[in-house]
Amino acid sequence: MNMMDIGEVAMRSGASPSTLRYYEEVGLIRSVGRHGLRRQFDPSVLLKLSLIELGKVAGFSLGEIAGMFGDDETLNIPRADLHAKADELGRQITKLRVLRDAMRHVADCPAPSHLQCPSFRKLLKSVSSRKAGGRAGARRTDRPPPKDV
Amino acid sequence: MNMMDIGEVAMRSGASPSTLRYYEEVGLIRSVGRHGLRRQFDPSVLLKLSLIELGKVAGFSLGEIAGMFGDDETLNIPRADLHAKADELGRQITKLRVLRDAMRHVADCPAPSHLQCPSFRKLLKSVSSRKAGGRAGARRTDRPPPKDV
DNA sequence: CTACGAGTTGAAGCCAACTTGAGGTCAAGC
DNA sequence: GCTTGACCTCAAGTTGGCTTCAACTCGTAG
Repeated sequence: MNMMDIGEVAMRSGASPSTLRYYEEVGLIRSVGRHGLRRQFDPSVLLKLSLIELGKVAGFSLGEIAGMFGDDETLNIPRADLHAKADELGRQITKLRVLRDAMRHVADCPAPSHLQCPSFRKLLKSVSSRKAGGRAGARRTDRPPPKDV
Repeated sequence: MNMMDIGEVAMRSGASPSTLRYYEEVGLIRSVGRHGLRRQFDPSVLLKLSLIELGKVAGFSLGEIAGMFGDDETLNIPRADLHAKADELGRQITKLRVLRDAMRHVADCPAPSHLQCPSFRKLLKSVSSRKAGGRAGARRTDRPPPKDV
């Protein structure tokens, strides 16, 4: 009694049926048969979907996530990649913290206009110098956002 | 001697001419005339572009940023909105920190497969429960990423 | 005067990750 | 046997923030 049809998988995983079909189309998951037309899934797909969701949250693209599942069914994330991602995340976190603190400061700053606030001006300058300067560190990934978790 | 043509604005701001045209099209910036066909900009546009960049980095959409410039030319970010954004940023930061730490733990975890790592399983569970549970806090914004700064 | 190059326009394309829509199919319940 | 409703397929649409394209127009240097 183990096959689940797509509706049940959708309900239990929180992903919509269209998403599940999409994931199958791009090779992220596999259905193991049909009941009439309906895709049937092995319950293990739920774990896989959790892993996928986790990967998305961590900022991996679906393509990258797909690469983490080996040819066999087992999970296979190179530890070095994990560390790299964690480091990247750490850098991102630092930047966001700076930004957050600056925003708070500006919000509380008594200067009549934000433009008069020294902190705000400093922030502005740092932003524009990063762009105009075109330093080596300026990545251009435009990867989708770490979703709200 | 103050009008700058689009090429100069592009160079000084780091935004491409097409971006500048796009920004004008959507009403974010204004050109103040033409020299032949070429748009001419007031130098104040450079400050405005810095502000726009800052807004993007902070995670505001172009539409939201547009709303921050009053009918006059002055900047006008409600302090409450700033606080709200800062808070949101703070929550995001917290989540990312949890994620980062978990990733690091997993990367260093001696369990033969990640799936055996208790920390990993916990992380998985937290992700999937957030989805299936459909709590009130679960936003669905899919806003573009806070860019790399 | 003529070539050049930096601009112009409007429309179309791009990216990821899905969602939507039209028209069709099937198993189960009455 | 017939309805129902959940599924199917395939193609196209959505979102945001641009970029690219083709065909064109100017001001300026030579």
